[in-house]
Amino acid sequence: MKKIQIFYSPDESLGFWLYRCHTRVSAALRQMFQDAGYDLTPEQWAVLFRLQEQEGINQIQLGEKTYKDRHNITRILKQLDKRGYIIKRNNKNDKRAYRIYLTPRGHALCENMKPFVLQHRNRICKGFKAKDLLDIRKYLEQVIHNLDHQ
Amino acid sequence: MKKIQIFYSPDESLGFWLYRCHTRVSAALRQMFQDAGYDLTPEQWAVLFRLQEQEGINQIQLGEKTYKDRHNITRILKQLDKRGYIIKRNNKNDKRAYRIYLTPRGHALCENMKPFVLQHRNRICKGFKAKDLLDIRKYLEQVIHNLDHQ
DNA sequence: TTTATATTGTTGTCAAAACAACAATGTTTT
DNA sequence: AAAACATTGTTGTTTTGACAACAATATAAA
Repeated sequence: MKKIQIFYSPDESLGFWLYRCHTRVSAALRQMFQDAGYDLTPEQWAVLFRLQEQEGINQIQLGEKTYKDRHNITRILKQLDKRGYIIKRNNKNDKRAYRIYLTPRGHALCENMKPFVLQHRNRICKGFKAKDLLDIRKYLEQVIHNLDHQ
Repeated sequence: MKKIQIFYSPDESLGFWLYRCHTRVSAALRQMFQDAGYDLTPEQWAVLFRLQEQEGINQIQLGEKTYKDRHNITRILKQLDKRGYIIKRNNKNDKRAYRIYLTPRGHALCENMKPFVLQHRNRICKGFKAKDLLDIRKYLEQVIHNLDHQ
C-alpha cells in the first residue's frame, strides 16, 4: 500500500509565516530609521544596543547576545566603526580578542534611536494584550527549543 | 516634568524573537537540504513549489505568491534556471513578461523535497496542538495587518 | 617544553533582501 | 497619432547570513 502524504501549502506553514513576519517587521524598522534620516540597519542597531548594555565585551560575546555569528559581527562592527560609533580596544589579558566600546557618538545615536524603536514595537504589537505577547513568546521559544533538541 | 520611557531589552521584544526564530528555522531547512545532498536554498524551494502549484505565471505573480520583490525573483529564477529546474517562455500576449515553467527535472526535485519539508515542519511544530498553530498564525497575521494599516 | 587542540577574529565566496536606475513593452491621456 | 504614464523585467550596489579557509594567540596534553 502506498503511503499517502498530504502536502499542505506553505501558506499554512509556520516557517513561511515566520519568514513573512520577520522580513516585514525588519523592513519596517529599516524604513523608520531611514525616514528619520539615520543611516543605520536593524542589525547594526541590535549590536549598538548590546554594546550600550554591556561595554567592553568581545565579538564572540556580542554574537551570543545578538544571535549572530562572528563573521557577521566582524562586518557589522566594521560598518559601525566606519561611521565612528564604536572603538575596538586591545585586550591585554587575551591578545586574540578586542574589547568593543561605544564612542560618545555611538552612545548618542543609541539614545536617539530608542524612541523610534519603541514606536516600532508599539506599532507591530498593536491590538495585543500582555497575555498575547507572553503566549507568542512562549510559542516562539518552543520553536527554538525544538530546533535545539534534535 | 521629564517624560520617562522604559526601554526594555530586545530580549523582550517581538521583533527580536521573530528574527531569532526565522533565522533558525530557515537555517535548519537549508541544512536539511544540504544533508540530503540537494543544492537548494529555502528561498529557491519556495519559488519552485509555487511554480509546481501554478505553472506559466509571470515573475510578478511569483513574487506575490512568495512575498519577494521582482529583483529577488529575477535572481532566484536565474539560479533555478542555471540548475535546469525551470524554463522561461515568452508570453505572446505581453512581450514584457515571461511565462515560467518547471522542467521535468524541476518537477522531480519538487517532489523529492516534499518529504524533507514535511519532516522540517513536523520538527519545528513539535509539541504544538492544532489550536496552538492556529493561534500563532492568528498572531502573526495580526502583526502583518498592523504593518499594512499605517 | 613541545605538540596538539581550541578560541578569537579576518577575509573570501555565494545567495538573498532592499533599493535605485534602466530598457522595453503596454496602457491611458491628450 | 503623440505624449505621458504604468508594468515587467534586468542589472548594479550595499548589507547581511551561511559557510570555508586562514592567521594569531591561548590552553591542554604529551
